[in-house]
This record gives sequence, structure tokens and C-alpha cells, in this order.
Amino acid sequence: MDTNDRPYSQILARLRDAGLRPTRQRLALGRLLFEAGDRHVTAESLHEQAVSAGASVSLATVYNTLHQFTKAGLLREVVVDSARTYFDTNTSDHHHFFHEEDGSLSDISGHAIEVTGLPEAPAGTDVARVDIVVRVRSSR
Amino acid sequence: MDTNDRPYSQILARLRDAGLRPTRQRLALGRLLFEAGDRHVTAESLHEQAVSAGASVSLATVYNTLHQFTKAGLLREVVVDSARTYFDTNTSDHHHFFHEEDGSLSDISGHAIEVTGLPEAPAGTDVARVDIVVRVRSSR
DNA sequence: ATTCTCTTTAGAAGAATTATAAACTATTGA
DNA sequence: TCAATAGTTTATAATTCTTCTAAAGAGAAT
Repeated sequence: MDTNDRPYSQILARLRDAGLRPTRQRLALGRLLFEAGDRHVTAESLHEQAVSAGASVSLATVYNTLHQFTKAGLLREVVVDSARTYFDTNTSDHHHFFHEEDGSLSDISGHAIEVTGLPEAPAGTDVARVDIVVRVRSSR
Repeated sequence: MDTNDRPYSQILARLRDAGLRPTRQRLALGRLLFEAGDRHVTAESLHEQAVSAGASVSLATVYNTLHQFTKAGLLREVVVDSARTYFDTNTSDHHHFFHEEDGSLSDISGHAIEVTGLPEAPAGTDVARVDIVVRVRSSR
């Protein structure tokens, strides 16, 4: 068994579980997304990376795939910048540092975080999620 | 003195302090923004309101003005939705409920809120702001 | 292999926002 | 009061990100 087979099979399993056909494009994007630890990507950045890695995938497919993966729970959307949409391969409970200058994100583990003093959700509504974004800038 | 003079003069003072000429357009937008308590607007929504209030202001001017007011500290930008940019007339320390279904915002006073367990800002960076967004959906 | 259904894709379309350059207006100083 | 000037407004074009469309392509099942 080739050492590269295992990652492929993991991605395959993820796609299968999500009910998504394991197409060439989804496998390629899945590998880029899930074989490198926690990542934050935009459609454009992932598309660039895919192309420069030799995978020919259209930008439309990248958008489609990111949304399908998100719906399947494989990715999470992160809203920190009104100019572009970020997707996070870390779907566990956590928050973010956002570097306003370069637009980069880094995770803040959700375990240690506690928020006190939050009022109840408005009448007739349920909380879907609590997002904390710590906006930082270089000190000098 | 007309009862409507006071608000005008308040807006005038705000503009003067910000070093912005009190033009017809800025006064009209300033009144809409600051004479009705805490508000959350988008460029489009404020433009619509201005037009239907009889103030002829172009959309470009609404964008310009929102950004100038923000730079002057009269408004705050709120990032909750990658599709559009919201501006908040409440510039004090506070957070938001975001109704994902209708795109509306409501304030959460910052006084009672406390976040524990946040790690230090990454080396070489300073915290510019901590934003908490509680995303809610109607219960049924 | 054939068929069926799901996917991909190029390109058009849409939506929000920003840029441009000409017309306009508040302010200043004579 | 009246230019001159410097800052504003605006229509419109341009940009950018994202979604849509419809036709071609590719897995899956028979």
C-alpha cells in the first residue's frame, strides 16, 4: 500500500459519509483542505492553490465544493471581513484572532473561553452560535 | 427658536468637531442616523430612507458619508454578514445579536459581558477590539 | 456499453462597493 | 459682496466577490 493511499481513503470516507460523489475535483480540494491541519481559506485562495498544485478545478467548482462541504459539516464559515468569505477546516467549538492588516486568521481554542453576562436570546429566538473575533494589529 | 433647531445644532456640532463641512447631505444623513437612538444601517437602507424622507442624496454620497462618519468615530462598522456592511450609531463598548433570517441586529450592552480564557494577542500584535456576535434564529 | 443522474465548467449575471471626473457649494479673504 | 479655492456631490463606469445557467462531462447502476 502506497503511503499516499491513507489520506485519499480518509477523504473518500468523508465524501461518502456526506453523500457526495468522490469526483476528481472534490478529492483534490478535500486533500488540500484536510491533509494539512487546521486551515482558513477563501474560494480564491483555495482555487489558486489547487491550480498551482496542478489540479485543474474551476473557480465555480471551488465555490460549489466549499458550500457543499460546509453544509455537510466538514467546514465552517467564518465571518470576519465583509470583503470575502473564509472557510475553516476546524469545525469544533472555537474562536478567532483576525489580523486586520493581512487578513489572516488564527484559531482560539473554545475550551478555555467563557462568556458571562450575555442576556437571553430575544423572545422567539434560539442561539445558533456565539462567535468571538479578536481583531489585532501589528504593534508597530 | 424652533423646536427642530436643537437637533440640527447637535449634528452641526458633531460635524464641526469631526472637521466635516456641514453640507445639506451630511446634515440630512446625520439627522436620520443620530436623532433616532441606536440604529443599525446599511448603505442601501440609509439611502432608501433618505430618499423616501425627501432628501435627495446619491448612493455614492451615502457610502462616502458612512465611511467619513466611521473614521470620525461617529459610527462603528459591524461585520456579521459577508454580503453587506452594517454601520452602528452606538459607538460604545457593546456586542450584537444577529438574526440570521432577516439580517437584523440588536445591541448587547458591553457592561455586563466578561470573556475569560482568551489567550494573549499573538506576538507582535495588539488587540484592536473584541467582537462577540450571538447568531440567533427564530425558534420555530 | 447504455442510461441516468449528478458534477463540472465557461461565461454571463448579480450585488455590493469603490473609483473617476465633472459639476457644485461652502468657506475664505479681499 | 464677490470671486477664488478647496472640499463635496454625483452619475456612471469599473471592480470585486459570488451566484447562476445551460451545456458538456463523468460516476454509478443495470
